[in-house]
Order: sequence, then structure tokens, then C-alpha cells
Amino acid sequence: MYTYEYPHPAVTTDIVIFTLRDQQLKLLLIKRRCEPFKGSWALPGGFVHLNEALEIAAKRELEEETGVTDVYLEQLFTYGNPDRDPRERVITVAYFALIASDKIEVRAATDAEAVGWFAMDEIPNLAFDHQTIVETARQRLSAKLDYSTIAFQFMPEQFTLSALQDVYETILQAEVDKRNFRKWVLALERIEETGEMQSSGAHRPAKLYRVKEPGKVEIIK
Amino acid sequence: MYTYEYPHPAVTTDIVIFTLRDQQLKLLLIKRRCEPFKGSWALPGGFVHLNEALEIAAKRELEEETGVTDVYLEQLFTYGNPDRDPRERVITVAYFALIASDKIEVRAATDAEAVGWFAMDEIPNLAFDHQTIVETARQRLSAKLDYSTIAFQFMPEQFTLSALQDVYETILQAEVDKRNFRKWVLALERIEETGEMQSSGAHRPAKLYRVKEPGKVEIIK
DNA sequence: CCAAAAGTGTTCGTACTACACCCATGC
DNA sequence: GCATGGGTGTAGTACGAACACTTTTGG
Repeated sequence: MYTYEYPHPAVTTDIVIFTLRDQQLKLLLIKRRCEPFKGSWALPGGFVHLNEALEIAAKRELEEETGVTDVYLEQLFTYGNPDRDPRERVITVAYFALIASDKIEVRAATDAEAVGWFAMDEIPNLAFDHQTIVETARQRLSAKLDYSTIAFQFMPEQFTLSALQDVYETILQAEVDKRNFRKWVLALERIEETGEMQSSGAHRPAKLYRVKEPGKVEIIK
Repeated sequence: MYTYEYPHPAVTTDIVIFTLRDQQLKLLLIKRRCEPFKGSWALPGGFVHLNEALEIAAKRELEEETGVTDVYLEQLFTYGNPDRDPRERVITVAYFALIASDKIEVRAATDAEAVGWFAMDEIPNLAFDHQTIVETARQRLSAKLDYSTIAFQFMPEQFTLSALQDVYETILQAEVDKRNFRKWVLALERIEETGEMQSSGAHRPAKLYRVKEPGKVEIIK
């Protein structure tokens, strides 16, 4: 048991993790095994340990509950309304994560009955205020496409320009002109040809590209 | 005394509040009356009460310690390194605030031995990791000048275009072309002439302007 | 009449937009 | 040879950057 002179809230991290599959933006959710909201879908997350930095806690929870490692992670927002958890005062530091579709290897773990990727228009009712958190993350993602190189975080090691364009179109939910897109993205000088080609069906093969500095997200413009 | 089954960190809010005076960007600091860092300068802030939303806590602390009310306030970042406070694990949700120079009325209060506005190049060594927090706030402020109407939060009820230009020049630490600035800011359609003029010395009087929606901060471009 | 800040337009370059056809391949 | 997605250039426009002189006032 732990006692304090003044009341202390509990602190958790929750992670909104996106990927792209089947030309859809998808979000990782877990099915809660414990109360409250037992059986509901929720964001992966959990309590911050006493000697653990916040970002480390987020990474640990993500790995424990889903097996996902090696992701782009940034702090999103901190939610602390007094009544957001029915048990006690819980403040959650929400994180926002992206993973390339070829690195996904999901397994359900201890706290979770199940784990699943959900398309944005098929998200079930979520526990706590997780719906709000997801909306904020969604907005942040769209905004960052415009002024950073964050979209590259979704790409596998090698990819075609059409695949990259698909990422932009899917997230922004808008069509993009092919010629203008190619000019723009090549002018950024953040990707380069690998020299290899991809043949996939009855049409001209496509050049493959790679990100020059895969871990890096830069502000552009 | 308060007892929990698992260890809980303490949660505080700290506020980085800026204003502009004498053509300098200034920051409000308090001199700590209590340990740790007794006698050091620090950001105003304190513990979040059990039934208090985070933003409310930030506003309350700001008013208690400095008498400052009616400010623009937004969440900045949450800092939670395990060793950032020597007493116990303390996670702080940092806020970023701006106040118009004509609304300042500072008084020192309970937790603080003294309160003072410091120019950015005269900031003393600060308690905890407050130096880092201040730097982050400073960057956020500069960035937001470019893509939002946040600068208007510094302005009194009526102001000249030259005064507004001064705000931009001071914060960005760069000169701005007068004609281009006026064209740009008027094209935003967020300010209007009051009809009044300001005479101040041996030169042509200047038109006075007001912000159309003073509380509102919008994303532009 | 002199000093000081207010006020005002035009030109240039660049970066975004719109838009249509040929290329390489598999079947 | 035809269907499929890959790949390419140019012209028009809009926006930001550079730049200098006249106006109005107080002393």
C-alpha cells in the first residue's frame, strides 16, 4: 500500500496507433478484459510505473498489449477531466503512433481479450473518453501530412510513388494530381530510387523508392 | 492521509505566461517560498486538486500566485521524467499563456515570495526542468505567429498597426517590411478600424484598430 | 522648416494548379 | 492487340518579397 499526505491521481498512457492497410486508415484497439468497461473496445494503454518516463511507459504498454515495436511515437495531449474514469481520478497522457504496414505483427496479451485493427469508419463505441482522443489524433495526423514528412512512417522499406500517393489520398480523403504530387514529393529530396522495379500485373513496372532517413520526421515548408 | 494499492505520482500544472512590454517578450516567474528549490525562480504552478480539470487548475494557480486572470491558455506538453522533482515522482502538465500588456496586474501570493516579469535574455536559473519548458513554449509561440492569429492576444483593446508589427518583430527577432505586413494583416480580415486616432508626439497620428473577435485564435493559411 | 512616424503601389520571381497523352507489360 | 497502371511537361495564376517616397503632425 502507498500513502500520501495529499490525494494523488492515477496516471496512465493511452496510445492511438494508426496504420494503412487495404487502402484504409486503421486504428489498433484492444478488447478490455478487466473492469471498468470490461468487454468494451479501448485504446491500448495502462498505468505509468513509478520510475518510468512517460514515453517509455507508452512504448511498453504498446508492446505488452499488442506486440507492436519500432513505431513513430509522439505525445498527443493530456486528458484529465475528473470524471473520465469511474474508479478514481485518472489522468492520461495520450500518445499518437504510426507503424508501417509491413511491420505489423499483432498479438493479444495479458490485459486484452482481443486485439484488432479497425478502419476509421468502423470504429465501435469506445471506453472512457477514447472517442475524443481518437478524433484529436486523426486531426493531428491530417494536419501533419501537410507540413511534415510524417507520411513516410507508413511506408515499407521499398515502395512505389503511386503507393505513397495512395497514402496521402486515403488520409486526406481527397484526390491528388499525379504529376503535381510526383514533382512535389521528389523536390522534397527525402526519398530516392532504389534501382529496383516492381512488376505487379499486366502493366508497366514501377520504380521503387526508399526513404533516405527512415526514422526522421521533418517539418517542411 | 490517502492510501492507494499502487504507487501514484503527484500531478501539477505549470504555466509559461508571456506578455510584451517595452518592446520585449517577457515571462512571469515566481520566487519559491518552499522547498525544494526554495528561493529559486520558477514557473507559477502547483498541484492539481482531486476534482479539478487540468485547465482549471492552471487558471487557479495562475490567479492565486500572480493575480493574473483572463488570459489565453493552451496545453503545451506534459513532462514526466522520474527524477524531475527530488521529493517524489511529479508529472507536470505545462500550459502556455499570453496576456495583453494592459491587463497585467501582478501581485505576489501565498506560495511565492515575489513575482516578476523577466525579459527572455535575462531569465535566471530556474527550478526543476523549467528551463526546458520555457524553451518549448518559446518555440511554440514563434511557430504559432506564422500560422495563427495568436499575436492578437498580446494587443490592448485599441492599437496601431505599427504596434502590431512591433509584436511580430519582437517575437520573431526579425525585421518585417511595413507595406507587406500591412497588406497581409488587413487581408486576414480579423481586425478593423475603430475610427479613432492616436497622436503621440511630433508626427502624423496613427489610425487605431481593434480585433473583431478578441477571444478567438484561428489557424490561418 | 525640420524631425519623426504614418501611410501607400508596383514589379518580380516562385511555387502551386490544371490538364492529356505515350509507355511498358501480361494476358 | 488490348487493358492496366506507370510515367512525363507546359502554361496560367496567385501569393510572397523587395523596394522609396509623400503625408501629417509637434516643436
